[in-house]
Amino acid sequence: MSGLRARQKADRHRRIIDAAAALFREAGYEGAKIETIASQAEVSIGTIYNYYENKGDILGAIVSLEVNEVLNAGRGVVARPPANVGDALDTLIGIYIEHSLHYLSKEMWRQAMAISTQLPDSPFGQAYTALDRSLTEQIRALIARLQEIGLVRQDIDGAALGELIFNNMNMMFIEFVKRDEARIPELRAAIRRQNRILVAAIGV
Amino acid sequence: MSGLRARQKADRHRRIIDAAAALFREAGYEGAKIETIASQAEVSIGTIYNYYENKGDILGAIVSLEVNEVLNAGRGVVARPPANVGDALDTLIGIYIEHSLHYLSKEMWRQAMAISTQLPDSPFGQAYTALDRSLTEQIRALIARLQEIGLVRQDIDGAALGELIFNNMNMMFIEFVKRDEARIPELRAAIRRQNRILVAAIGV
DNA sequence: TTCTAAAATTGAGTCAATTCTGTTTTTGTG
DNA sequence: CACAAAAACAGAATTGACTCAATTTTAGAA
Repeated sequence: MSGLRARQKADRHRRIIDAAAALFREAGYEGAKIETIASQAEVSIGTIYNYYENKGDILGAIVSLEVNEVLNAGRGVVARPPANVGDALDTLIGIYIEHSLHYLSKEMWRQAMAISTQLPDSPFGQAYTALDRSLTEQIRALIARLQEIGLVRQDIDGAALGELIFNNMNMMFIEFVKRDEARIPELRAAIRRQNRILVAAIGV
Repeated sequence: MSGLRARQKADRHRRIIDAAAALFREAGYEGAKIETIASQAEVSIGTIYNYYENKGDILGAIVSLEVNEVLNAGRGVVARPPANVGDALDTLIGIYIEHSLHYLSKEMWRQAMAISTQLPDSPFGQAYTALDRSLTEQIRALIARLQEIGLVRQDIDGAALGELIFNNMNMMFIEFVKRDEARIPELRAAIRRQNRILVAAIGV
């Protein structure tokens, strides 16, 4: 159909997200009042709550956009990984990390992470968990690819290894967004150092 | 010294923590109103905010008690670890996990974790990060001990390895508290499976 | 075109954390 | 034993996320 109603709906969704994204960046998540988002988006407070269950869900929609972009960028690495286990991991993780602050500030990440553990059953909580799983899957896929190529031993438990690498990276990223003064190069170096132990263990 | 004022202060701290701990368990963190905590503790709302910066800090004080107990229990394992790398790690991690739900419900953990990423600079945020660091340190200490005994290769980067193991465990624990139906034995088994990769890599 | 049910919108009202401003209590000094 | 300054307390007022009952808009059948 794509009737008037559907078009208006899509349009309002976009207006709300645009207004919220701008405000979150400007004033921070806490600083952005729903009332202000509503007036910027030219809808009422009630309408916002008709579209999103709560303030966190609005942030969630923005986070999803970002992570999906990152997942997309990662596909290229999985398809054609560098011919060296350490570099392959570093390249994929590098893509995740370098993209991470493109649309989202550290404060927005902190809030998003907090909400996803606070309300794991809310729409956003579930979506966030699913995104984490997708990232884990992608790391697993990279390992499987490296096993195919013959760079990683066949007898390695790829599923467990993928989780281990993702979990470590994710935790490091959490600590990274918690400290405003933390810098990306140091984060990447620390993760490389940790992965070196694994790389030594799994290479042919 | 130890004047009236100091004694009253300590007493009020205790009353507030006791009241809050009981209420958090009973009604959940969200369900516990500051007003109720105040009346249970026989102080006013204002006094609570004189003692704690916000509701999260009250929970934080309770979490600290719990984690310090866990750290204490862990010391025994570090001092006399099982004579096998896999078992040693499993025993230490087992202590952490088995203790974890003693005083705190999953919901309380979720809130505590959320607050610590949301407000990393609040008193509790900093305390929580310090507790994580202490746990990481303890795992590192175990590894160092195993290196001494000769169960772990000397050329292993113990610092990086400790972080890797802690980060993975912590992330698994986060996912565990996010799902009410998740069970401790499965959690431990999953972590063992992940650590197996490492154990194979670092044993002599 | 008209009419009705369903869907969407609205914003004043509710609720609970946090703040703020006086008041009371404690301490130490003359 | 006063008394003044400092510390702690009290609870009313503020604030901002979220709810809900009333109103408006759309879809589509007659």
